[in-house]
Amino acid sequence: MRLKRTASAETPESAPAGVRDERKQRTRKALLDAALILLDGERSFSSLSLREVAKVAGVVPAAFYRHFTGMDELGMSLVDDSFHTLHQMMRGARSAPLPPANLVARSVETFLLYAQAHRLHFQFIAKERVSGSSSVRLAIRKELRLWTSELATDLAPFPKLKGFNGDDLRMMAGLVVNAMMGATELILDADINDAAELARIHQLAQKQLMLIFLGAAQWKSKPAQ
Amino acid sequence: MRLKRTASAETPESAPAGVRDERKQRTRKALLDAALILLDGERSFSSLSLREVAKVAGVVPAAFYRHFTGMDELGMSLVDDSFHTLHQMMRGARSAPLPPANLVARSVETFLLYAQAHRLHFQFIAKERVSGSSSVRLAIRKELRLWTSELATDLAPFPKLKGFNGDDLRMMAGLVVNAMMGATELILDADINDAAELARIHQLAQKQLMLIFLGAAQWKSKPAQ
DNA sequence: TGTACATCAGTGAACGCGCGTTCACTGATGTAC
DNA sequence: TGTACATCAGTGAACGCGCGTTCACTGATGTAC
Repeated sequence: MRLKRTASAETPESAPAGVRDERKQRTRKALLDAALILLDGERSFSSLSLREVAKVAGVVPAAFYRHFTGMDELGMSLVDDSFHTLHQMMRGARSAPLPPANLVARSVETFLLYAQAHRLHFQFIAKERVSGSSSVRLAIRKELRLWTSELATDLAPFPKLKGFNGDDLRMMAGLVVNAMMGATELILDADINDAAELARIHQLAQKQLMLIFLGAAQWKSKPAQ
Repeated sequence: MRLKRTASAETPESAPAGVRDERKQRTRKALLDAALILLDGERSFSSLSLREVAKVAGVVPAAFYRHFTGMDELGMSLVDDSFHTLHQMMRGARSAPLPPANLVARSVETFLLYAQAHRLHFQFIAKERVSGSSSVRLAIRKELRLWTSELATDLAPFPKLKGFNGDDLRMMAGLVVNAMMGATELILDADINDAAELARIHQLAQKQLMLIFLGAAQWKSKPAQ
């Protein structure tokens, strides 16, 4: 048996990749995008059919199997892509930290604008977090826990949060994540052109986070743990 | 045309209702219960088929139409039933108020135990809140807004919350509702027999609410509004 | 470079299946008198 | 109370349809020499 391709062609970032591979990746992306587009509006992922997705991607149903074993595997890929997007944002925020003035309000603003810009991915996360198939749902929960932990780590150095032990920091981070996901759901449901409504939601989320941080400044973790 | 029945037979609480009506109500309930049972686990409402529901209810598919015009109408009925359950609890809590000591912690406990006891209804709300059909989703959002407003009204008299105007009280109530829904989702996903895990979630939710109330005691609404 | 062969993404037809909905029906229950 | 008729919840068969999956295939791209 001969080698399919040179070793380096396997890893796209290090080789010309070839016409065939490039086309294959394009079709794969068309399938993922098709699913996200069908999810926009009131559909849920579990109600999408493989044939629908293939049709919107402009490909025959059987071609789907060249890329995924079934809809569930496609769903897992969407989870990866969606959280890749989220982690990118977190990394960006960490490498170019905001000035401390209005830090909370500006962080909320940054996050919600990002959610609006990546509407389809965030919509997918919000929906499938609670109603997806077991594997997709568990993958999303795992990522959200990871995100909560990262947030807790980022919060730890703040002088006003000296009163927290590790467990309680994660408790607080969970509250923040819940509040942000809640605001994200409102944003995703709002009319995209209703600037006043969007501003109202941003303000609501900012106040909720400020309320949390106001409480946090008073918090004293039990010294025992 | 003759009258179908005596006038009083229309309203079940005031009349013997008749054998036929009673059986019809029993079948209707069997259909609603069948949907809730099928939803337990990883199914989502929009992935249920009318035939499946009819089968679990022990009835032929065509009989479904004697009770609902389609799955969406059945979904709306589930929304009504689920929130009826929730409002009952709120009314109970209001008529037999807890003593002020550990008020927050005890309220969380009461709520989460209620959610565990009405597992299927709360699961339905949690799932369809984000991923249901348009009408079901909007009905759930409306009920959650109503619940938030009621909670804001209940919170208003507390001396420590003097610093709040009406808008900010709803903002805080929204944060509380978000946190409770988050904890409910964890509870619904947890193994029902894992007492330690359930206790851990209860404790987490209690701390989150105490953090919110700690912040609330410091809050000053802008006097302008 | 040119040639002969291998690979494989995408095609198009076919399959059996469960779906929502319709229909004429049955027979127990309800009502008028 | 008894009878004759009306109502209507539930039945069972039928329909056309989109579903997931399989299969042998095609033809452009890739590889060996």
